[in-house]
Amino acid sequence: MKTESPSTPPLTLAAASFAALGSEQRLSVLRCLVRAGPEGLSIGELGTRTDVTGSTLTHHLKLLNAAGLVKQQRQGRSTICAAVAYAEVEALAHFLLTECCADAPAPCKDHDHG
Amino acid sequence: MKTESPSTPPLTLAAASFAALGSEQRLSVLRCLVRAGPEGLSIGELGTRTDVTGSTLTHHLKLLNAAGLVKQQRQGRSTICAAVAYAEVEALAHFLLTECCADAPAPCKDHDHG
DNA sequence: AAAACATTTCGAAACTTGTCGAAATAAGTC
DNA sequence: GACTTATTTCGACAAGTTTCGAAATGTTTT
Repeated sequence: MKTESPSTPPLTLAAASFAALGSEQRLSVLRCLVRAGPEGLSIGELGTRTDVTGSTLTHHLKLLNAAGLVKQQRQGRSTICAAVAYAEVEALAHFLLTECCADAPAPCKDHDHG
Repeated sequence: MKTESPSTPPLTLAAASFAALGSEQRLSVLRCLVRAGPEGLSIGELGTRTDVTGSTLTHHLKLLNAAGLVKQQRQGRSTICAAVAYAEVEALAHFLLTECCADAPAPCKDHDHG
Protein backbone atom coordinates (compact mmCIF):
# COMPACT_ATOMS: atom_id res chain seq x y z
CA MET A 1 0.00 0.00 0.00
CA LYS A 2 2.51 2.59 -1.11
CA THR A 3 0.83 5.15 -3.31
CA GLU A 4 1.73 8.84 -3.02
CA SER A 5 4.35 9.32 -0.33
CA PRO A 6 4.41 12.20 2.07
CA SER A 7 8.12 12.84 2.35
CA THR A 8 9.93 11.05 5.12
CA PRO A 9 11.44 13.33 7.73
CA PRO A 10 15.09 12.73 8.64
CA LEU A 11 15.77 10.50 11.62
CA THR A 12 16.78 13.34 13.90
CA LEU A 13 13.65 15.38 13.27
CA ALA A 14 11.39 12.36 13.50
CA ALA A 15 12.90 11.45 16.86
CA ALA A 16 12.48 15.02 18.08
CA SER A 17 8.87 15.02 16.95
CA PHE A 18 8.06 11.78 18.67
CA ALA A 19 9.87 13.01 21.76
CA ALA A 20 7.76 16.15 21.67
CA LEU A 21 4.69 13.93 21.80
CA GLY A 22 6.18 11.80 24.52
CA SER A 23 4.95 13.68 27.56
CA GLU A 24 1.51 13.52 29.06
CA GLN A 25 1.47 17.20 29.59
CA ARG A 26 2.45 18.09 26.05
CA LEU A 27 0.10 15.51 24.66
CA SER A 28 -2.76 17.08 26.61
CA VAL A 29 -1.80 20.48 25.34
CA LEU A 30 -1.61 19.32 21.76
CA ARG A 31 -4.90 17.53 21.98
CA CYS A 32 -6.47 20.58 23.46
CA LEU A 33 -5.25 22.48 20.41
CA VAL A 34 -6.44 19.77 18.05
CA ARG A 35 -9.84 19.97 19.70
CA ALA A 36 -9.80 23.72 19.36
CA GLY A 37 -9.30 23.47 15.64
CA PRO A 38 -7.49 25.74 13.21
CA GLU A 39 -8.40 28.96 15.01
CA GLY A 40 -6.16 28.00 17.89
CA LEU A 41 -5.96 29.30 21.44
CA SER A 42 -3.93 31.87 23.32
CA ILE A 43 -1.33 30.64 25.76
CA GLY A 44 -3.38 32.06 28.59
CA GLU A 45 -6.47 30.15 27.52
CA LEU A 46 -4.40 27.01 27.09
CA GLY A 47 -3.10 27.46 30.60
CA THR A 48 -6.60 27.74 31.92
CA ARG A 49 -7.80 24.68 30.07
CA THR A 50 -4.86 22.45 30.84
CA ASP A 51 -3.83 23.70 34.26
CA VAL A 52 -0.25 24.29 33.25
CA THR A 53 1.81 27.25 34.44
CA GLY A 54 2.74 29.96 31.95
CA SER A 55 6.46 29.48 31.88
CA THR A 56 6.09 25.74 31.63
CA LEU A 57 3.63 26.12 28.77
CA THR A 58 6.01 28.36 26.92
CA HIS A 59 8.67 25.74 27.31
CA HIS A 60 6.52 22.88 26.05
CA LEU A 61 5.12 24.88 23.18
CA LYS A 62 8.58 25.71 22.03
CA LEU A 63 9.27 22.01 21.70
CA LEU A 64 6.00 21.29 19.93
CA ASN A 65 6.67 24.17 17.62
CA ALA A 66 10.20 23.00 16.87
CA ALA A 67 8.78 19.59 16.07
CA GLY A 68 6.43 21.23 13.60
CA LEU A 69 3.33 20.11 15.45
CA VAL A 70 2.14 23.53 16.51
CA LYS A 71 2.43 26.94 14.99
CA GLN A 72 2.48 30.16 16.97
CA GLN A 73 1.96 33.76 16.11
CA ARG A 74 1.71 36.86 18.18
CA GLN A 75 -1.60 38.65 18.02
CA GLY A 76 -1.74 41.80 20.06
CA ARG A 77 -0.40 40.89 23.46
CA SER A 78 -1.37 37.25 23.16
CA THR A 79 0.37 34.40 21.43
CA ILE A 80 -2.04 32.26 19.47
CA CYS A 81 -1.16 28.60 19.07
CA ALA A 82 -2.73 26.13 16.68
CA ALA A 83 -2.10 22.47 15.96
CA VAL A 84 -0.67 21.49 12.63
CA ALA A 85 -0.64 17.87 13.59
CA TYR A 86 -2.65 16.52 10.70
CA ALA A 87 0.00 16.25 8.03
CA GLU A 88 2.80 15.85 10.54
CA VAL A 89 1.37 12.80 12.20
CA GLU A 90 0.87 11.15 8.86
CA ALA A 91 4.44 11.88 7.94
CA LEU A 92 5.62 10.37 11.20
CA ALA A 93 3.60 7.23 10.73
CA HIS A 94 5.00 7.05 7.26
CA PHE A 95 8.50 7.46 8.61
CA LEU A 96 8.13 4.25 10.55
CA LEU A 97 6.34 2.12 8.06
CA THR A 98 7.74 3.22 4.76
CA GLU A 99 10.55 0.71 4.70
CA CYS A 100 8.47 -2.13 5.99
CA CYS A 101 10.01 -5.51 5.23
CA ALA A 102 12.69 -4.01 3.00
CA ASP A 103 15.24 -6.36 4.53
CA ALA A 104 12.94 -9.31 4.96
CA PRO A 105 13.88 -12.62 3.34
CA ALA A 106 10.48 -12.79 1.60
CA PRO A 107 8.32 -9.84 0.58
CA CYS A 108 5.57 -9.24 3.09
CA LYS A 109 2.01 -10.16 2.35
CA ASP A 110 0.63 -11.86 5.41
CA HIS A 111 0.38 -8.88 7.71
CA ASP A 112 -1.47 -5.64 7.68
CA HIS A 113 0.27 -2.46 6.63
CA GLY A 114 -2.66 -0.16 7.22
CA MET B 1 -14.72 14.47 31.09
CA LYS B 2 -15.16 12.70 27.83
CA THR B 3 -15.35 9.00 27.08
CA GLU B 4 -12.69 7.71 24.76
CA SER B 5 -13.37 5.25 21.98
CA PRO B 6 -11.85 1.81 22.54
CA SER B 7 -9.36 2.17 19.70
CA THR B 8 -7.86 5.22 21.38
CA PRO B 9 -5.13 4.37 23.88
CA PRO B 10 -5.29 6.20 27.21
CA LEU B 11 -3.25 9.34 27.55
CA THR B 12 -0.61 7.74 29.73
CA LEU B 13 0.04 4.86 27.38
CA ALA B 14 0.01 7.07 24.32
CA ALA B 15 2.58 9.36 25.90
CA ALA B 16 4.74 6.39 26.84
CA SER B 17 4.53 5.06 23.31
CA PHE B 18 5.49 8.35 21.75
CA ALA B 19 8.29 8.71 24.28
CA ALA B 20 9.52 5.26 23.31
CA LEU B 21 9.78 6.51 19.74
CA GLY B 22 11.44 9.73 20.83
CA SER B 23 15.06 8.67 20.71
CA GLU B 24 17.20 8.40 17.63
CA GLN B 25 18.68 5.20 18.82
CA ARG B 26 15.37 3.52 19.53
CA LEU B 27 13.91 4.82 16.32
CA SER B 28 16.79 3.28 14.39
CA VAL B 29 16.29 0.01 16.19
CA LEU B 30 12.59 -0.03 15.52
CA ARG B 31 13.04 0.83 11.90
CA CYS B 32 15.59 -1.90 11.56
CA LEU B 33 12.97 -4.28 12.90
CA VAL B 34 10.31 -2.88 10.62
CA ARG B 35 12.66 -3.40 7.71
CA ALA B 36 13.33 -6.93 8.86
CA GLY B 37 9.65 -7.77 8.77
CA PRO B 38 7.59 -10.15 10.86
CA GLU B 39 10.33 -12.76 11.24
CA GLY B 40 12.28 -10.37 13.44
CA LEU B 41 15.91 -10.36 14.47
CA SER B 42 17.92 -11.57 17.43
CA ILE B 43 19.31 -9.00 19.81
CA GLY B 44 22.81 -9.92 18.69
CA GLU B 45 21.97 -9.31 15.05
CA LEU B 46 20.25 -6.05 15.97
CA GLY B 47 23.39 -5.01 17.79
CA THR B 48 25.46 -5.75 14.73
CA ARG B 49 23.17 -3.84 12.41
CA THR B 50 22.64 -0.81 14.60
CA ASP B 51 25.97 -0.59 16.40
CA VAL B 52 24.38 -0.49 19.82
CA THR B 53 25.84 -2.31 22.82
CA GLY B 54 24.02 -5.32 24.21
CA SER B 55 23.03 -3.96 27.57
CA THR B 56 21.85 -0.73 26.01
CA LEU B 57 19.81 -2.62 23.46
CA THR B 58 18.17 -4.65 26.18
CA HIS B 59 17.22 -1.45 27.91
CA HIS B 60 15.76 0.18 24.82
CA LEU B 61 13.91 -2.91 23.75
CA LYS B 62 12.29 -3.16 27.12
CA LEU B 63 10.85 0.29 26.57
CA LEU B 64 9.70 -0.46 23.04
CA ASN B 65 8.15 -3.66 24.25
CA ALA B 66 6.36 -1.95 27.11
CA ALA B 67 4.99 0.55 24.63
CA GLY B 68 3.63 -2.34 22.60
CA LEU B 69 5.75 -1.51 19.56
CA VAL B 70 7.95 -4.59 19.64
CA LYS B 71 7.37 -8.13 20.78
CA GLN B 72 10.08 -10.41 22.07
CA GLN B 73 10.37 -14.11 22.60
CA ARG B 74 13.19 -16.32 23.61
CA GLN B 75 14.23 -18.86 21.01
CA GLY B 76 17.02 -21.11 22.12
CA ARG B 77 19.69 -18.87 23.55
CA SER B 78 18.63 -15.86 21.50
CA THR B 79 15.87 -13.39 22.02
CA ILE B 80 14.00 -12.69 18.83
CA CYS B 81 12.43 -9.24 18.47
CA ALA B 82 9.87 -8.16 15.92
CA ALA B 83 8.08 -4.89 15.26
CA VAL B 84 4.38 -4.71 15.87
CA ALA B 85 4.29 -1.08 14.89
CA TYR B 86 1.68 -1.28 12.17
CA ALA B 87 -1.50 -1.22 14.19
CA GLU B 88 0.10 0.68 17.03
CA VAL B 89 1.17 3.61 14.94
CA GLU B 90 -2.26 3.91 13.47
CA ALA B 91 -3.77 3.89 16.92
CA LEU B 92 -1.38 6.63 17.99
CA ALA B 93 -2.20 8.79 15.02
CA HIS B 94 -5.84 8.21 15.78
CA PHE B 95 -5.25 9.21 19.37
CA LEU B 96 -4.15 12.64 18.26
CA LEU B 97 -6.66 13.33 15.57
CA THR B 98 -9.78 11.65 16.78
CA GLU B 99 -11.12 14.66 18.62
CA CYS B 100 -10.17 17.12 15.97
CA CYS B 101 -12.11 20.37 16.21
CA ALA B 102 -14.43 19.01 18.90
CA ASP B 103 -14.16 22.32 20.75
CA ALA B 104 -13.99 24.53 17.69
CA PRO B 105 -16.57 27.29 17.28
CA ALA B 106 -17.48 26.01 13.82
CA PRO B 107 -17.20 22.41 12.58
CA CYS B 108 -14.09 21.91 10.53
CA LYS B 109 -14.23 21.55 6.79
CA ASP B 110 -11.37 23.49 5.32
CA HIS B 111 -8.50 21.32 6.41
CA ASP B 112 -7.40 17.77 5.79
CA HIS B 113 -8.05 15.10 8.38
CA GLY B 114 -6.30 12.23 6.62
C1' DA C 1 29.57 -30.47 34.55
C1' DA C 2 32.49 -27.40 32.06
C1' DA C 3 32.88 -24.48 28.24
C1' DA C 4 30.93 -21.31 25.06
C1' DC C 5 27.54 -18.21 23.78
C1' DA C 6 23.48 -14.74 24.24
C1' DT C 7 21.18 -11.78 27.00
C1' DT C 8 20.04 -9.42 31.33
C1' DT C 9 20.86 -7.10 35.60
C1' DC C 10 23.57 -3.97 38.33
C1' DG C 11 25.89 0.18 39.67
C1' DA C 12 27.57 4.43 38.35
C1' DA C 13 28.67 8.69 35.73
C1' DA C 14 27.18 12.03 32.48
C1' DC C 15 23.54 14.22 30.63
C1' DT C 16 18.69 15.87 29.67
C1' DT C 17 14.05 17.25 31.08
C1' DG C 18 10.42 19.15 33.77
C1' DT C 19 9.07 22.40 36.79
C1' DC C 20 8.69 26.51 39.30
C1' DG C 21 8.83 31.49 40.79
C1' DA C 22 10.85 35.84 39.99
C1' DA C 23 12.41 39.14 36.99
C1' DA C 24 12.40 40.81 32.19
C1' DT C 25 10.23 42.00 27.96
C1' DA C 26 6.32 43.26 24.89
C1' DA C 27 1.71 45.40 23.90
C1' DG C 28 -2.23 47.79 24.68
C1' DT C 29 -4.76 51.49 27.58
C1' DC C 30 -5.33 55.61 30.31
C1' DG D 1 4.84 57.90 30.59
C1' DA D 2 2.68 55.02 34.25
C1' DC D 3 -0.36 50.90 34.58
C1' DT D 4 -2.18 46.50 33.38
C1' DT D 5 -2.03 42.21 31.03
C1' DA D 6 0.39 38.35 28.38
C1' DT D 7 4.27 35.89 27.53
C1' DT D 8 9.21 34.78 27.76
C1' DT D 9 13.67 34.24 29.79
C1' DC D 10 16.47 33.02 33.65
C1' DG D 11 18.41 30.35 37.37
C1' DA D 12 17.85 26.57 40.00
C1' DC D 13 16.73 22.08 41.66
C1' DA D 14 14.65 17.42 41.45
C1' DA D 15 13.83 13.65 38.72
C1' DG D 16 14.60 10.81 34.94
C1' DT D 17 17.34 8.94 30.91
C1' DT D 18 21.26 7.17 28.46
C1' DT D 19 25.05 4.63 28.36
C1' DC D 20 28.68 1.67 29.63
C1' DG D 21 31.43 -2.37 31.40
C1' DA D 22 31.44 -6.07 34.59
C1' DA D 23 29.20 -9.61 36.78
C1' DA D 24 25.17 -12.67 36.81
C1' DT D 25 21.89 -15.61 34.54
C1' DG D 26 20.11 -18.73 31.32
C1' DT D 27 20.96 -22.22 27.19
C1' DT D 28 23.11 -25.30 24.21
C1' DT D 29 26.99 -28.28 23.19
C1' DT D 30 30.78 -31.22 24.34
